Amino acid sequence: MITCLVDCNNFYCSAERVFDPKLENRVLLVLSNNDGAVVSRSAEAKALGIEMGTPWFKIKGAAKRFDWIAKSSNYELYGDLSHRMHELVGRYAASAFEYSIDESFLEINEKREDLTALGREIRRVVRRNVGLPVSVGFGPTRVLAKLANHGAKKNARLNGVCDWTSYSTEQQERILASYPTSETWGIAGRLERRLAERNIHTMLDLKNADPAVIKKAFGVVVQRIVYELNGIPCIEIEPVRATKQQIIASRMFGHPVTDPATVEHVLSVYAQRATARMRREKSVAGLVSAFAASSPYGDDYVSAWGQAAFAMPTDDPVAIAKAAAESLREKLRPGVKYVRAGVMLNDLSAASSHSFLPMFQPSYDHRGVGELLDKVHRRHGEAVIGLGMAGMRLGAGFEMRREMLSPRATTHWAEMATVLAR
DNA sequence: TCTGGGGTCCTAGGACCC
DNA sequence: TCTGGGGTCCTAGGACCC
Repeated sequence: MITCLVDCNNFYCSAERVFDPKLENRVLLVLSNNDGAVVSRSAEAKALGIEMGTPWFKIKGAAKRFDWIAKSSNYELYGDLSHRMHELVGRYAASAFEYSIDESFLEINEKREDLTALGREIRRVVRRNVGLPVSVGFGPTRVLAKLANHGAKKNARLNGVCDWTSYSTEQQERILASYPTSETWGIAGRLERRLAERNIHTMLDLKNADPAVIKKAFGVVVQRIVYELNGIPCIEIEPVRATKQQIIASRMFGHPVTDPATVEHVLSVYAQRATARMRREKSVAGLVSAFAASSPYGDDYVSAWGQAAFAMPTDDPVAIAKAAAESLREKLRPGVKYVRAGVMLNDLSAASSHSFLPMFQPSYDHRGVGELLDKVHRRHGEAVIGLGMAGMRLGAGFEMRREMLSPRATTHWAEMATVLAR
């Protein structure tokens, strides 16, 4: 089998352009929640050297001066376009694996003659039907397909498609020797530094390293990467997991919070959000954890962490919200400037796998509260009802700042794109 | 004033069992 | 002198990905 990686170029930026052609050929940035930092850059923005993760406040002035365009992240739009893209490319393979919001791994039959032609076809079809530009890489393993995809993006002559297997051994080695280890999928800064101590600097060095020595020094994860670089597949294509193993709801606040009661209220809201997501997956949690922390950029970094286990796994928002808030109650210190908090649901399992004897069923009188909340939220939105005095609403300073939000053109009738004929 | 959020997998070490 | 050994489960922390 040959592995094929289809990856959308600058996904969030490209998604913004689908319904707004004015954004073509412009320096375009998409910002994280609260318009905090840059999370996607158009090719024009990359060419200017604007880095991923740059805080928006640092470049806001320049953006205005030079007429760059920034957009708040519109996850509803991205999610819907992503779904369409995955569905479409999945038709080209016997098995497809959605690796992330903008990447699909496809397993292609080796006998297929012209992989490059297939890649071009996928590109053309996604562009025409969904409006997104994708790059396509083919290789005998996932790591090499990833590298081929990278090449397809960087090298304009390839027209967005690169087939690793079409190169001679000499060509392959020359390419591998030109990349640092950190360009390898699965190797980042820390491992790069540790590899360098052993005189392993390029992807070719890594390919030629002794797998047994690598396993001893870096563990099985890096050993697998060595094998993959040598064309031996050992990172499995897993079936899409039906349900998540962990659900996290967490946010930076717009401004520091020094009052523990406010942090507790925020935790209650995050717990309700996490629970709602878990209920959609029909899972139950055995463990809830909560954390709150001050800014990691300040000198006096403080964090608090607590958790609570349930006697029986639950999806009851009342029990979960209560447990999340209580697990931190003693640990929050007045006066600390908290800028971030979160709730994690762990130890998840399918709700249907637990059938409780009546005596073990929750005895509280809020059985059915979860269903009721789900129903109301579906019909009238999240903000209208929730637990506790302020329900699901957070105070003015907590509402997400999204000042440059585009329309949700594919999921809301009222925000559909309009075309004017002249 | 302002710096993302949501995930996965692996490993080491301790507790415990027989 | 010499003091079992192998297995499982759990958890915290590390590293990485997009």
